[in-house]
Amino acid sequence: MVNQEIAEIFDQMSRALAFKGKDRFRALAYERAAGSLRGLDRDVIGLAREKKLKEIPGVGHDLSEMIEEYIKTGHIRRCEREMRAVPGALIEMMDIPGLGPKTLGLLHEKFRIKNVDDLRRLIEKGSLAGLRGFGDKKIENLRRGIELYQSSKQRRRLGMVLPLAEKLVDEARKMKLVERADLAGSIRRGLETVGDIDLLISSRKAEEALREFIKLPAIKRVTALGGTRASVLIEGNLQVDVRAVPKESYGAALQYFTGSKQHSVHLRTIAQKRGLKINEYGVFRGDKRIGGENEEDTYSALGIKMPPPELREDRGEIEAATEGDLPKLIEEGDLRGDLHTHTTWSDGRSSLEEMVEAAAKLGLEYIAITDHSPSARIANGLDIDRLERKIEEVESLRKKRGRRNPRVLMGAEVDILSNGKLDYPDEVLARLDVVVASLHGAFRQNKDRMTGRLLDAIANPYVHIIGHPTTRLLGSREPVEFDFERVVEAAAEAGVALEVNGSPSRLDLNDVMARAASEAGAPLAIDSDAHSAAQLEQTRYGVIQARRGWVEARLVVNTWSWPRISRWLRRRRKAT
DNA sequence: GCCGTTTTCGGCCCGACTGTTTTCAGTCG
Repeated sequence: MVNQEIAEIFDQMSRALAFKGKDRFRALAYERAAGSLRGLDRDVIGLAREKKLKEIPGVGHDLSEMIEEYIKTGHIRRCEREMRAVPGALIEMMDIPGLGPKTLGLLHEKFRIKNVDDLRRLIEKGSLAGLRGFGDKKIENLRRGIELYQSSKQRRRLGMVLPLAEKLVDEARKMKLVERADLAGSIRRGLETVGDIDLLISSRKAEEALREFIKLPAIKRVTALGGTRASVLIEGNLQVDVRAVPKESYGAALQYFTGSKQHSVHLRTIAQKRGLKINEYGVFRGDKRIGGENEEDTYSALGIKMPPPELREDRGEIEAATEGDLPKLIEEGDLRGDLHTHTTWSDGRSSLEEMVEAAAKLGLEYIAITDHSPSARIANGLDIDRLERKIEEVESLRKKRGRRNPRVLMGAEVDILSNGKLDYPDEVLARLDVVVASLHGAFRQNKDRMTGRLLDAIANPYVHIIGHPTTRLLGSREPVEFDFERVVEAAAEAGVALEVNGSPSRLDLNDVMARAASEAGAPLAIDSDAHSAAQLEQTRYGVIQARRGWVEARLVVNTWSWPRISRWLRRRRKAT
C-alpha cells in the first residue's frame, strides 16, 4: 500500500535528520507524519485526489506536496537528496540498543564506519578505548547491543509473546511486595508484533520489589536496575522492562507506559492547554495532584473518557473520547461461533470430533468445519468423493451429539482459482452450510486480476466469507495487491463477510483494514483458522486486532445468535 | 516541518537510568 511506502520514507527521513543532528523538531515532524500514515484507514491516493492530504495530522504544506510527488512519480526528490548523504546501513544501526544518533554520528565522523561489521571490528580491535566518552562499560554495552540486535532484530508475534507476558504478570502478582501488576506498552495495545514486554507494578517498596522480581526463574539476564525500573531478558532474548511506582501513581503510570507515544504526546498537549501537567506520576494542577491513582481518573482529570488500550494510537480516539463518542468495541465474550476451522480431513491435526469437543468446552454455539478444497494439494484438500464422505461423518456426529452445543456446520475453505472461479462447482457449494473463499496461490497476478478474483468470489451466491483477504504472513509474505476499497464496497453490497483471521501469523485483515471495512459497513467474521483443537483460542488475537480497528460486535457475523446467523447463511440461496 | 480561542512566529513532552562525568550528555520509552 502506498501509505506504508510513504510512511517508510518519512521514517527513514526522520532518522537521517536525527543522525545529522541539526533540527530534531524537523525529524519529529517526519516521524509524526509517518505514524499518521500508518494508521490511516484511507488510501492517500484518494485523499490526494480530493485535495484532503492536509487533513492528515502532521501533514502540512511541504509533506502533502511530497506525498503528491510520490503518487505521481514513485519518488520524493527532496527526501532522496537528504538521505543520500547518510549511508542506509547507518540509519538501520540506530536500532542497536544503546546506539543513538549522537554516538553513531561521532563514530561515523571519526572512523568512517558504514555498517554493523565496521563497528564490530572497531570494538574488537580496541580502537574505541580511550576515546572521550567511551569507558569500558559503554564499549561492552555496545558489543552486547550488537549481539542483541542481530539475534532479535525481528519483532515477535503477539501470539507468541502474550502468553509469556501473562505468565510474568501472574508471577509478579504473587509477590508479597507487589500490590498491583499489569502489562503496558504495545503488548497491552495489542499490536500484531511486539519488540519487548512492558510490565508495571505498584509497591510501597519499589526498589526491593524490583530486586525480588529479577530473581524470578524466567529471567535470564539483567541489563539495567534502578530504584523504579529494571530491564531484563527472558527466553529468546526477549526484553522485559519493569517499572515500579507507588499506588497513588499507578493509573498515571499505566497510561503513560501503555502509550502509544503519539497518544501520550497528544494527551500532554491537551493537559498543557488546560493548564495541567501530566506525567507518569499523575495529573497535576500546579503542585496539586488531581488524578492518577487509576487510569480512568487520569483521563477524567483531563476531561475525557478513557479509550480502551487498543485504540490508543492517536488515530482519532482522543477526539472521540473528548466528545464522549468512543465506539463500544467487540469483546472476546461476544463471539458465539467459529466459522473457519480445519481437521485431519485436510491439514488439521485434530479430528472432527476433537475439534467439536474443544469448541464445546469453549462454550461455542456453532462451529463450521471448513477443510481445504482439492487444489490445495499440500494441504490434503478434499476432492468431491472425500467431501461426500466427510458430509456423512458430520451428519453422524450431529446425530450422536443430539442437541448439545455447538451446532456443527458443514463447510469448506474453497480456493479462489487464478481465473476467479471457485474450486468446487456451484452444485457442490450448495450442499455446504458455510463457504469460506480464500486465495491460496497465484499471488503475483497484477492488481486488476487480483481484484477481479476477489470480486468474482464475492459475487458467487454460495460464498459467505472471504478468508484471510490479503494472504499476508507476518514476517514472511507480503499482502497481495488488490483494490481494497472496491472489494470492501462489493462485500458490503453483497453482505459477504471479510475475515479477520485470528492466526497469529496472519491477523488478516489487519487493524487498519478492519476499520475501513467496518466503516464501509462490510460484515466481518473473526475466525480462528484453527488447525488443531488448541488453536480454536486464536480467535482471541482476531478480536484484539478487530478492537484495534474500532470494530463493534454488531458487524461481526459470528457474534450473532444462531437464528440470525442461520438466516444470513441462507439468505442468498433462497433466490437460486 | 507543523501548528495556532493565549501565538502566523516561536514554540514543539517528560522523566529515569547509565556511564562517564565533577555537573551532564545520550538513550530510551
